[in-house]
Amino acid sequence: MSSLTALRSIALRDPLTIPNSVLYNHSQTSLVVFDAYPKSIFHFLILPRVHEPFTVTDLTDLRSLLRKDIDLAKELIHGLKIAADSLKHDIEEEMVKRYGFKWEIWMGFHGAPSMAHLHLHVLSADLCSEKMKHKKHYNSFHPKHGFFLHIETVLAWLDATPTYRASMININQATYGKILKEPLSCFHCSKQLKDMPTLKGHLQDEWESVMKRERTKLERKKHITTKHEQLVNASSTRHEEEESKSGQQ
Amino acid sequence: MSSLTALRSIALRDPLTIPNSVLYNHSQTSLVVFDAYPKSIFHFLILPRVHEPFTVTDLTDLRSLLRKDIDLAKELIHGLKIAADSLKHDIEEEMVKRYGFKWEIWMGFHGAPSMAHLHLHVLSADLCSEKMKHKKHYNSFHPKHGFFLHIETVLAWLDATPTYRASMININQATYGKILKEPLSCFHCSKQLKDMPTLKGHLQDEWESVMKRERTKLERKKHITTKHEQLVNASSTRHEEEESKSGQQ
DNA sequence: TATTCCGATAGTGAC
DNA sequence: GTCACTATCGGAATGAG
Repeated sequence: MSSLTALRSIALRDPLTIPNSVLYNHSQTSLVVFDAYPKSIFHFLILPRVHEPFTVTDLTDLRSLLRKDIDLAKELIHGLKIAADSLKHDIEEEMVKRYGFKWEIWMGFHGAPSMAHLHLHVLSADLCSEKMKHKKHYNSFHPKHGFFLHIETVLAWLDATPTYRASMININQATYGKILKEPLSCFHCSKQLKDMPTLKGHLQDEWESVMKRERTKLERKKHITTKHEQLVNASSTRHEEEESKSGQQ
Repeated sequence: MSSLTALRSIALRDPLTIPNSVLYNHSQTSLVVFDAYPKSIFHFLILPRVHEPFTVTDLTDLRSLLRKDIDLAKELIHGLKIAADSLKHDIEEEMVKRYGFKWEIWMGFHGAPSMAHLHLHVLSADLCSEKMKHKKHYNSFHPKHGFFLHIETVLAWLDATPTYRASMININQATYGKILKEPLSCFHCSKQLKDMPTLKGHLQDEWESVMKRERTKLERKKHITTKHEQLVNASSTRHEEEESKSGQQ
């Protein structure tokens, strides 16, 4: 059972009393906080605020939420997704500011969270961070292992038949536990890595090659733009020449 | 298989070229060396020197020695025991010098040594040492677990029937491996200890209570001796008095 | 699957 | 079962009010 209460206590606080180092922004229905131990360059959590008809225990995790009422659950998760989409926009703006390009952003829940209070992870698809220390950290965010439940997947469950939904929501701890112990494989290229230091080195290499690729794209674009500008300029110069010629006529 | 060769190379060297920090003493047939990682206050190794009819590989371990010839093996091990008994005498002298009393000394072979070249461990029965770090270290010297083969036990095997001898000598690696993973239990009082730091603390306590007990014994002895001396003195004084009296007569 | 601390466990490499 | 180094694995405590 989830029992650690740091997120729950954040969710219960008056947002105005939460320091900016913790809270990114908030609405009537949700809080966006900086993950205290970011596992990617960008990593936030979106927490539902506690308000009727939900009690704080209804919001412990996906299972407790689904036990409440399916339609209310759908509405709440859709609300989180709206906040996440807005956050995604902000992150992309910051990506361009800092790096000159955007890259993928993942949104999802952990299949077996440790901390009480539903939290939607929103993080950039690089998994490059000092705080990424253990195999279980990495595997919990691997986009294809099944521990990280992409929000679209969860929304699909909510719209599926009750039987299918129940079977997916009730995947047990043991099943999730096994995923966390799977061998380390790169989420970019599926290469197997022998241990965390090796994996982290490899992820850094992959990330640097993404950057190089994007920078090359930018250069090409700039080059094309320049060519285009030259053409435009040349053409307008010709026009000017023609105009001046015609003016001389 | 034993394959590390530090001891083998020592056994093959001219003893006169081995530094005093390594070699304690030697004879025609054996070397006594300080264990480089002593697991007790006193800890030595006795190595057979390589001489006919043995080759260096005959002397790899008990099993290779026994494959050679049973009577030659007995002779060789008896030779090691003679060196060990002499060493024991030296250690006891040093115990008295340093601590004022003697305590038990163990002599034996490891059932599954890692290093090539037969080596008889001779060590004081305290197992108090900084170098005692791991469970396998401790269990390899526990006097009742069966990994530490007391020399008297081995000599008894040599005098037993060939079938019994073979069964004892051929106890396999897996069996010995299990012994090294047994729970930690104090060799003094059989108490189970949860981990190495706890065990080491307990062994230190046991060792300190041994010291206290022995010191108390010494005090009592000294006291008795003093009483005795007083009696002797008193008596001799009386004699002197009597003598002087008689002299005065 | 919150982190952190501690210790046990496992693999390697040494020459 | 040589050591030393690195990394993984495994349990326990943790905070807040």
